[in-house]
Amino acid sequence: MKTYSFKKYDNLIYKIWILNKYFCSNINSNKKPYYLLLPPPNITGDLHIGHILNFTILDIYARIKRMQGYNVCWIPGTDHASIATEIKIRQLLKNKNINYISNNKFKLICLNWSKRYNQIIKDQLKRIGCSCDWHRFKFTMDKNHNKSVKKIFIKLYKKGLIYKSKKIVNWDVQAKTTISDEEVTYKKKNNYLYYIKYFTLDKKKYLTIATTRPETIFGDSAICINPNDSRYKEFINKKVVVPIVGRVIPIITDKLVDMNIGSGCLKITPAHSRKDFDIYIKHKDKIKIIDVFNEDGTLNKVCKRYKNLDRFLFRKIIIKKLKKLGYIINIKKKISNIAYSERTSTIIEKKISLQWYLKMKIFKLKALKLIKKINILPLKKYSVLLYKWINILKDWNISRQLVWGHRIPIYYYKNYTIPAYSFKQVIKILKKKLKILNIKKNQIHKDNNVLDTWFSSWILPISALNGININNNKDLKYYYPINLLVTGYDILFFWVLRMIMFSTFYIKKIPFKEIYFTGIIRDENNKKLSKSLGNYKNLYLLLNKYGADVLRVSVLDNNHIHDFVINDKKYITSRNFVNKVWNSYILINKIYNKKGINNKYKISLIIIKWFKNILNIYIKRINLLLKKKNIYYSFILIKKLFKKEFCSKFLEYIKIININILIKKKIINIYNTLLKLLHPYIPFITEYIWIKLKNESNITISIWPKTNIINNNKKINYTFDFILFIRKINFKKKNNYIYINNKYKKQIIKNIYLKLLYNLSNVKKIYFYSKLEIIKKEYKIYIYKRYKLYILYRDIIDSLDKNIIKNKIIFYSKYLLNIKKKLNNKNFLYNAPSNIIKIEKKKKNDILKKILLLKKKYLI
RNA sequence: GGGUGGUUAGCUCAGUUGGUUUAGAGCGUUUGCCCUACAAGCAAAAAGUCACUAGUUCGAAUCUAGUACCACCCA
Repeated sequence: MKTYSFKKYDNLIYKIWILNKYFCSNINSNKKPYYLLLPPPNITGDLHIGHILNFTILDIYARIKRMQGYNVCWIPGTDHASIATEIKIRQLLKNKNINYISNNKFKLICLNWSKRYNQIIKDQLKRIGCSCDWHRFKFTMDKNHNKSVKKIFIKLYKKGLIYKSKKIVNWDVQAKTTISDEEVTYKKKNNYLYYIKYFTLDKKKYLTIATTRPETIFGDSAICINPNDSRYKEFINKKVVVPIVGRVIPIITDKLVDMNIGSGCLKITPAHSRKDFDIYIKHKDKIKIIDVFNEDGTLNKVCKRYKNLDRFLFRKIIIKKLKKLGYIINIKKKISNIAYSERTSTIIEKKISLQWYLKMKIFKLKALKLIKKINILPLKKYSVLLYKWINILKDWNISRQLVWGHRIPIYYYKNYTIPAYSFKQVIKILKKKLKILNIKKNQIHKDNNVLDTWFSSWILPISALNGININNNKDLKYYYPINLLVTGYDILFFWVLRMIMFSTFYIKKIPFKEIYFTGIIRDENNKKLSKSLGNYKNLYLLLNKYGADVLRVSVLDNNHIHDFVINDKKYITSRNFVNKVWNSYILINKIYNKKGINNKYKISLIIIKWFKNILNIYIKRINLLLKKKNIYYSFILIKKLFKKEFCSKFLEYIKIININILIKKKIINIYNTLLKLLHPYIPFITEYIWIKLKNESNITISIWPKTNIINNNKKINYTFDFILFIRKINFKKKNNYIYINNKYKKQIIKNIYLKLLYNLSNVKKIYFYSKLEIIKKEYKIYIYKRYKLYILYRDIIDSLDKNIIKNKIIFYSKYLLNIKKKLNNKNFLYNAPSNIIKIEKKKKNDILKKILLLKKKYLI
């Protein structure tokens, strides 16, 4: 068969691994632990190619470390993704015309959804070959995890670190919940700045207010000017009337107002702007807070006859009306940044709202103390970013007005606020601690909010080992912390930073020793692959078309330090590579089944020695790169080793030689070493070949190759050099002759394996001549070392165009000029190291020769 | 508005403390090969003022500054 049929075998191979429990990890004090955590994908949908990158890198390390004898424990899991999932499911219901649904029913739908997608994601992870310990699978809405979340909340609440407060929040009018600052994206849009007159009580004078948000006019509760603004001094402490609304509001002063923006007069709507709210805090006695919007972004009853109108529709109406009544002085175009919800893509409303907050100060301090211990890779900028983020952290709004998620474990009874795990516990607390006896059950209310998703995922490194429910348990002691975390930089703030804060706060340990940030895979329009955009191909489709190994190669074959684009071309070249691996097996198999011959195996031994030497050099370099977490280059190197060295040279050489059983074994050994090197990157095909070759057990638990230095054979190198030289001669046909002076015969026979030369180049035979007269005009001369090779003109293609030659001459002449400049510079000769000067001199000579040759050619 | 990264062959990108790289790879193009592992292959060729300008240096694709364009992140 010409291709590896992944459809047939991938599944089977994974089953073998699972049946043998290779990926299961238990405490074993004889082995060093290697703890990995799969960044839990959201259950909002299938995985896509963007996930594959991180998971493949993790899998590579899991497999290598396993092969190096570590006790690898890779815990997989999924995230319930509170808001993302809720929005997704509500949208689906809406599409089915279901507009109202009870919370309990909705929860049930989410639960079923999560079951379904947990299954799909698990299956997909297995299909791409992730060597996770499936017994330890964690879903962030599992009972155990929920218990851990509650425990942490209650603990922090009792410590006084969690509080409830009214602040300005980002309000998503579609999802009807707050969202964090990090879930807000800004887009530059054309906008208008409206200049509106606000008259004084006597209607004689007016102030001009510039605003981009006239629809909040019902919420106006003051006008604010900068105290240093001389234009409006006479207005200070006076009052104006809000047009149309008719409300009388004070004019106040505050330095927060920028004199250069608009007219310098700011209308204050403290319920709908963070800046206005900050001003309100300072002038509480003079200003009221007036909220004008409903939860869905329509106007509320404050706006009287306009209530339930959409906010942007009302903007049009109010502008029309203000124009009609002559209140509008000017309308200017302005490009402004509009805040959008990353989740629903609707325009964010700033809104005052009562929410739960977590005090971050202590977390910051603890994190900053220990963060230095974490090795942050591969770019320096990420550690700079981490520090920066930590420092600007504000108190964390942890409550969300959603149904799907971890409910806040707070209960209310009359004036009491009670943190508790359950209803039963509340009653217990009321009875025992507070001595309240006649409790009516319907008087106890549970807090309506759920927790921000990240409040559940920031404890994951510890709770995945069940280290929160059981304090300081054995697993935690043995495995913790995570050895290597691999994740995209896009969740640096959301997840990575918070895990560090939690772990350093809770158990005074860093959560991971090393973190490796990858770039993000983008589509051809430079957009991040995301479930909401739907700009990616279905993973099952790709898996069925190409197989797991090919997909893994496709994502690995990019410098993933930065963002990169993946397209169909990549899949095809990757497929070609995997196919090459497969075909190497077929050839090896053929060689193995060939009848062995006893004589003449000296040359094969030399080739094997030569290749082993190359192999060792590569292994050394690969191991170094892997240690440095330089995954991309390690893969490039392995690819090069396999394709250029092993297939193009070693196999080409070995297949034309007669070999005996001893050599066969050596070849298989070499091949096995190569398979081992390839295995972490392309696990399925290598395992299949390993089994096919009747190796013991499985490659997954074989031992990672070690290096040992072998002395090289000079003759073989000489031969290969010579072959490479010959190959560069552009012969017309296959069988050609080369003529060399007889006086070099002995040397050539001594230094070069002619049989190899004949087989690997287009040369059929070298003739040694003794008389010079056979050399005439019809021969072209090539010079290799000190030998002159004569080849008949009629046998070669001299394709060089005169123009090309001319260009080359120009190019090299320029180059020569530069070198001459250098060599004529006394300072250079004085300062530069002697070896550099030697090289420059050699360069000069080489280029001179080249130019001469080219000039000769040009004249012909 | 602030920050970060990028600009190298037709395309996608490497280029690791400035000189051992006479600027590389893959894809594409052109040429020659179906020699039974692989045409999803093999061998070779052509193709680049390293965005621009100045500076540092004996020496710059590499370091510094500025400019232009592109991208991303943040307010």
